[in-house]
Amino acid sequence: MSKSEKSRETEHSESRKLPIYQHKDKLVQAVKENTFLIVTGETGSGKTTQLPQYLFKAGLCRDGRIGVTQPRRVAAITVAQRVSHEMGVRLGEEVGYQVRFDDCSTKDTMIKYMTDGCLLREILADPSLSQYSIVVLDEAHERSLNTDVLLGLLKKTLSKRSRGRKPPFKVVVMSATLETEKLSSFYENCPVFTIPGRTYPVKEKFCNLIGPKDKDSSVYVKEVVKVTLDVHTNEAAGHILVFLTGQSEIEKACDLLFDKAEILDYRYDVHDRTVEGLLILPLYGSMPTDQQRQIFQPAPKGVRKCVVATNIAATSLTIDGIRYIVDSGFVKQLNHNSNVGLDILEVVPISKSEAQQRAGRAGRTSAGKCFRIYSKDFWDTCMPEYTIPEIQRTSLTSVILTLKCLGIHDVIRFPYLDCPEERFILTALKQLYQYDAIDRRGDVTRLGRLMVEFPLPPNLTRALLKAAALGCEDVMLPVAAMLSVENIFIRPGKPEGQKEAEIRHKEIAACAGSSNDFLLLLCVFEKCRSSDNPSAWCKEHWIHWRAVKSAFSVETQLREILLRLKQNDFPHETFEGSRSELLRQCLCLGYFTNVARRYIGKSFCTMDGHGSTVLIHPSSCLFGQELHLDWIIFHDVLVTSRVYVRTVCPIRYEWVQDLLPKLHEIDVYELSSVAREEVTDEEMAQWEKKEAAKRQAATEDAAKKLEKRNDESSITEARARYLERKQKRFGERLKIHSKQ
DNA sequence: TAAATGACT
Repeated sequence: MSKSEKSRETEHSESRKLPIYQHKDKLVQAVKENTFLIVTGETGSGKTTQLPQYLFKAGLCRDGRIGVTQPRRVAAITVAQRVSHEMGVRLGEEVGYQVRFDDCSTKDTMIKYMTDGCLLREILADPSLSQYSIVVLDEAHERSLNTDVLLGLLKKTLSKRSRGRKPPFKVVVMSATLETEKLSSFYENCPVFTIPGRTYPVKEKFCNLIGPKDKDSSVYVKEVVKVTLDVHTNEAAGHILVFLTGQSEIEKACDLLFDKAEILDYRYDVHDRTVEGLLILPLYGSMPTDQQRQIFQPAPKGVRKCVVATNIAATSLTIDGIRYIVDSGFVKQLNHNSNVGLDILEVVPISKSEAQQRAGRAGRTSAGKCFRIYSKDFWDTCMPEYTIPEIQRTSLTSVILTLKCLGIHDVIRFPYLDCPEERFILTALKQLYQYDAIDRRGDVTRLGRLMVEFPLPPNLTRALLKAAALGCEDVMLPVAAMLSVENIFIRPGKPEGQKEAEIRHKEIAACAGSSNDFLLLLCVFEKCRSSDNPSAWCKEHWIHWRAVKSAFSVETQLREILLRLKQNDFPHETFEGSRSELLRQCLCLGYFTNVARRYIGKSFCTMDGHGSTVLIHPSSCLFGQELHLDWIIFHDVLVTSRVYVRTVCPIRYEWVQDLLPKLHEIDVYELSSVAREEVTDEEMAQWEKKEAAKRQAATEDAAKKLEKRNDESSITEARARYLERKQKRFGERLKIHSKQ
């Protein structure tokens, strides 16, 4: 027996020991008998790796492959590797995977692991998924935006196919134990198949240090540190995992932990940052990858690891030997606030189900303990049962465009497992209308069909398509790519580092003329790409090389898509002017919803109908030049002590003049009736007439308001200070709004 | 006048 055969043999017997193995025949039978099936089981039951193999061996994919979706790339890749090894086939043949930038599958691949986003794109190209006989949606309890869209699409579109065609099409949804009843009733009361898990008990304890009134992060960081040290001094061997919300908090906690442990007169070793056998390790997403890898290295004998992490440790990374959890009870969450039309990143209490998930991380290899710093009262009154799914919290513009392109007219009554609020859907429709992606009847336009091809948010796609029509995509492609990766500018935690980084960033900004943040991104992209040693260049300038590298891949992908689209009928326009002017005008088409005009002092007033007052964020290269600016567009908004706009570009009023009335022209409630039903020509004509009148009124109104603002510009300093205070309060209000 | 949860096409 060869070495590889031997290891396969061991693997095989290993997989027989998995809890799922004894249910093999019944499971295959259940899939055979049902169109929809819910499979539930704890981590460690083996469902992700084994179920697709059982179905394959039972011959269920003779007429089409099995597709298994995962919310994360690494999961899709590692599971595919494992399964191909267990089956003794080469990865990329019978068993393969596909994630963005990496397709390791062929047309003969029978079991294909993929990210949920990839399957969604496949549906756009082939709505009946004709190559598939079974789709398995894994980790459905995580409720990722894409999984939720797929849940509805598979119900609506593909249940038709299963009845009309042979061989029938099947859907298996795999989820942790929560919410299985809901899933079952969503899919025509289909059966639920339960597989027992293989986890160890976790003892949960409330430390009562945080009550319902404590929501300030400076409080809970201290308490977390206290509990962690208690665990370290009182509990038996085993590593500790601490959950906090972000980089600065984690760095603060690590420093405190280190200092306090030191005061307690423990041994002290600066190099390894080890205190009496406690190895303190921060962990968050923007950390360099090699530093992240350190966390997985075994600790020296007798040393206890203490990983202080963001939610990255809740699902994405698994650390061996964790026996203790310290849970702060908070998380950072991106919430869409449709009242003000903004996405706001905020710290909120986690849900009870998320707290249980965190606790579960202590029971992977042996029995564990979870220390919750908050009280039972906090648990009862502040923490919701379940986390609100992404589809109910984020901007839906891309999702709605996708549905429209799949021919789903009534996007309000689409079968959502959890329906988003109607006004969120209407906001999305309005935005799509403003971008000319849908027309007044709510039907997708030619432009909309071009837009859906790009893996970008609609505003960037719109700007990119304009640039492409003008033949200057070389300017916009890098900008779009740089804006769709994580922040590229490094800002260290320590003040000394911050100064150094700031100086370096200003140097680059000066090269780009310090006149436009979008142009600055283009400049970084080009400088880095033409450098002999890009990674060294980035290090020298405090730029995230990892982020720029992924921007390179994104740019290449976008360029390929554009090239493909340009082979067919593609719009063509002409323009003359400088590169910077070209870039700014194209951006106006994507960002005219984010236009602001200089208001009082250094503040700006948005033109979106809310008339919010905003300031330019200090990280912008235009910070400090406000008094020379008039009209600006901005990429995003940040709410902290004030309301800031980041990534800013000055524009001329003439460029948005014709676009601005669009912001007021359409009544979302009328769109709602358009969204629901087909409209006759007569109704349409009447509506158009009403709209025209409204448009006229809105334009006049806007002109009046502008005039008034011009007058106000000359008012006194005292009033300016009053308005500044008002702006501060507006920030507070945003926070309150979004909590409701 | 200063800030960055996590994933995905």
